[in-house]
Amino acid sequence: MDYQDLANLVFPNAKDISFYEEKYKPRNLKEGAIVTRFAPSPTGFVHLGSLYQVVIAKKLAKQTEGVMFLRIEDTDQKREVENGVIGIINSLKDFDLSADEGMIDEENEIGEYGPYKQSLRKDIYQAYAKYLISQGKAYPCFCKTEELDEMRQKQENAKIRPGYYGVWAKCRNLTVEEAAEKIKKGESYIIRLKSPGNEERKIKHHDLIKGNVDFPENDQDVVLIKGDGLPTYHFAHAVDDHLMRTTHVIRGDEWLSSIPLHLQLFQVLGFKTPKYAHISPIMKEDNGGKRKLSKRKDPEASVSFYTEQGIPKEAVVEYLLNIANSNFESWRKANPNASLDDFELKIEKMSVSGALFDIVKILDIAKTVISKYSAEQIYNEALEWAKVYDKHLEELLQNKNYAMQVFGIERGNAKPRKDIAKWSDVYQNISYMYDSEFSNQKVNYEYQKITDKEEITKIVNTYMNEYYDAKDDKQTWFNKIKDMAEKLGYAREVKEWKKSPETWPKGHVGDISTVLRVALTGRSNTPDLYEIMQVLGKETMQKRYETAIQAL
RNA sequence: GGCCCCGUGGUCAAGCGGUUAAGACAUCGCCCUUUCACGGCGGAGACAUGGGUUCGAUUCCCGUCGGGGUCACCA
Repeated sequence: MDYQDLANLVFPNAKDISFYEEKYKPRNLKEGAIVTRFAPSPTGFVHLGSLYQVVIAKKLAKQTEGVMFLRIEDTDQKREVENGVIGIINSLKDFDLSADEGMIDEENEIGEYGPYKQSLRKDIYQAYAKYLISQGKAYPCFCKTEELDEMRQKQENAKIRPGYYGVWAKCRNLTVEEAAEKIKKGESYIIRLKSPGNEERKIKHHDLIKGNVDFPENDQDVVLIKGDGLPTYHFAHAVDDHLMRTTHVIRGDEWLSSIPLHLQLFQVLGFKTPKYAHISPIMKEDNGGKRKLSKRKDPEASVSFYTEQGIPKEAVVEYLLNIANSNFESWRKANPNASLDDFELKIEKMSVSGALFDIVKILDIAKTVISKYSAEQIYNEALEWAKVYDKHLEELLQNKNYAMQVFGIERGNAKPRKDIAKWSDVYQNISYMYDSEFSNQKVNYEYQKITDKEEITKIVNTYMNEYYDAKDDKQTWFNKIKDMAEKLGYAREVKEWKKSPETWPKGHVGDISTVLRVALTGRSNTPDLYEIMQVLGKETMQKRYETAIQAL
């Protein structure tokens, strides 16, 4: 009996690997095209760090005319979550980062290199495992979990390196006959790699991000196929990324330390190794220290946070690009309106250390992004957001014409406002422009410098009766306010007043404007008063001024 | 604990043996301005630490300290 017999005994039905090598031909892409992937477990949850990887992966693929595919790594049934795949797909879609091939919903997929769901690739992994057994490079292991635990305990007590290797790898030295007999007896087993490595030797690895890194060789006889017949991550990675013709593996740097194993697996299987780029995680400040953004503790760790808050997807992507390549910012400054596709991402320029997540920065980017939107874009996006997260706002926005006027205030000019960072800010931002809201809000009129009730009444009435004219353009509108200021005994110009405040003890135009602004909107800080008056219209103005006076 | 990675202002970061050590966000002040926002100008603020190597180290080497990752039939 030889290795081949053993292999046949273990996987009697597995195909020869030549079948798969033939079936999944090298991709016909242009020279230098990058084939990469996003390979999450189907938990439905997409971490900001994963999105970061996707941004990089997708960008690299796109700019080299390559492919970015989505592979679902569901080899651990314990982690399975219902509708986990669709959750991931939708999250990618939310950020315009959908994969070029792979799963497109729970059941279906596109692309020639599938199945893209690992649980459906069982026979493929087994074929390669069988191949390794037949070569004497892998073997069945009959050790029980308890034995393994006991062994680890012993190793720990003796302060020696834990693991299944060297003399500790009991089943490694079983003869083919012994193994065959155990199998025939019905003993349960798993498949392990017969590692050719030696701890004393070093291997060199060049990582696209981390640079040159030396490791001791792997000498652990790691598990390839688990008791349930499914592969471990490591084995699946080697088989899948070979067969799917991945050129670049872009993943979190928690994988860096498995590089010796992965390289060994590729070597043992006779595969060409892909290039690796290990991305540093996005961290968070946690009393003085740094830690990875945590799914449990930090709401901002989940990408759904951004969609829920209504932070525009471009802002999130820009922020991520910003962390990835620091020259992004200067590129953006030079090309304020260019498409993100025009930015060339350089993987070598990525930072080796993990960045601390900065919500303030992302919000700043969001403000800038939104400030470039037209009123219509704002309307559309805010409405879309409101439809799912804020029914009340959705109702308010039903009158598109009016909403467009509101959003149009101080927009579209050279210095657009930057006061909306996320769609969840919108209500707060515009509610006073709606009578239905304004009349229900408890308004606290703060007139600032002018406090005398009669004076306030006088200013408001004089303005409405003698000066206001809806047909005025902005310049005449403001001139009239100045005229009125003068007539009422205030300084016409703030500058003049500043030069000699004693000449105008009552104050200046600004103080009058404040009265008109506060009485009208209930707020002391608003965008341009003229535009607000234009949008509100005379009738509403009259009504609001009356209530303001009554409230004195 | 073993192995591996990292360490420039509060944060993200340029820098590649000789620099007044960029820039962005945040912060402070001034200007612009009818308020706010925007914008403009300016300020404060950094090479973790100790040894080498060198004419010269933020930059190269070693140690220390600090942070992170990894050591599963999880990915």
